[in-house]
Amino acid sequence: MSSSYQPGGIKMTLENAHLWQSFHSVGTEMIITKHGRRMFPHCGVRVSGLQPFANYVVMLDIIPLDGFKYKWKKEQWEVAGLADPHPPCRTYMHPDSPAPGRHWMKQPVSFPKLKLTNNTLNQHGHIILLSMHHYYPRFHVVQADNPYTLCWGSLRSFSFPETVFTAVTAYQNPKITKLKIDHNPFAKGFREGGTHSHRKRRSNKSSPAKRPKLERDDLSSSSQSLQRTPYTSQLAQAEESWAFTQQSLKGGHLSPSALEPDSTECIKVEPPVLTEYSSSSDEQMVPASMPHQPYRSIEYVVVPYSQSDTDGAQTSFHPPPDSLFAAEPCIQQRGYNHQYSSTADWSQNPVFSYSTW
DNA sequence: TCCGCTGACACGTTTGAAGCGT
DNA sequence: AACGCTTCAAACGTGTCAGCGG
Repeated sequence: MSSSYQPGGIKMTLENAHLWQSFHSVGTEMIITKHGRRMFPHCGVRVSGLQPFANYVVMLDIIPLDGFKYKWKKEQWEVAGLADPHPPCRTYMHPDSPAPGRHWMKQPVSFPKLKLTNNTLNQHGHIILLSMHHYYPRFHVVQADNPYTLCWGSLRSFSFPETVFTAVTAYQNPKITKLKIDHNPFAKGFREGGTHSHRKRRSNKSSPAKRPKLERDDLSSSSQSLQRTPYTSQLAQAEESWAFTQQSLKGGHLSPSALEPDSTECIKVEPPVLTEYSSSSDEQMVPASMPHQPYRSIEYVVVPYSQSDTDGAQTSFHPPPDSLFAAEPCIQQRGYNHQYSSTADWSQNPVFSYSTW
């Protein structure tokens, strides 16, 4: 109902959250290749709170989690130094965009064809990532009749802690390989006999043995027995970043105490740019080509949410450099909600620095 | 020597055109 | 002629592996 519509009422929930959590409990890895590799699990969300007859554009970008690169050593990820300079960040627009709100709300919005690459010269619109770096996807919804007349003031951004992943050119953690083989239909050929040497390389073709599809729900049971290999991070911030995501898993959401800076046994959390900006601007801007800003650790303020927020999620925000904004934490179910108000806000975030529409 | 990256490979899934029947 | 179903091959997507290079 447009009469009851409120810009801040837009909500997103993560699709395939069980699957994401299963991978996250082990330490999600995503393969990146020169020609582009799809994500698995792929990104998908359910959207609500849109105006049914207003047009929206839904987009996704992938943001560095922290300022470090990592290496896989002794069954765990360790910090290997400062992050390499990030290539131009690209924003991937959902192919249905623009579409009316009722279209986005009637079914999950997924990005199965999104591909990741490490080829900075890629011309196919794939999202460019660096191997051995941590990332997380960010979803955006903005009211617009077409991609060039976006109503920036209405833009909302969401991210989900369990979608944090490590970009790799080859799998490091065999647990991830097993999970993917078990649940990705395209990897069925590797299911039998483990992940290694169950078939002869360059052997003659044998008759295909078809197997029944695995149900997605099968993963829930297997995930319970999987424990994520802990970090032995040498740098506190890297631990914090991971602790942030881990904490979200324990109860399915972030707890206020976990984010309380002064609490004993507190995990000092540095959420990955999980911010909300208030919006008072309705000016329209055209996406500008700007160089990607390497991830910076920006001071932020943890805002205790009100008692009325019953879903237990935590929203924190950090101010833009000019501190010219005031924000009310807006809790999204199991997600984080961002809203931008100005070009300056945009410049602090890689969204639209290079778009792939 | 170590470790990350690349391309070839084998195999399963998906897609769409072609053929056929109603 | 239109529609629906089946078949089949090509395209696509996957993880593994060996080799390369920094």
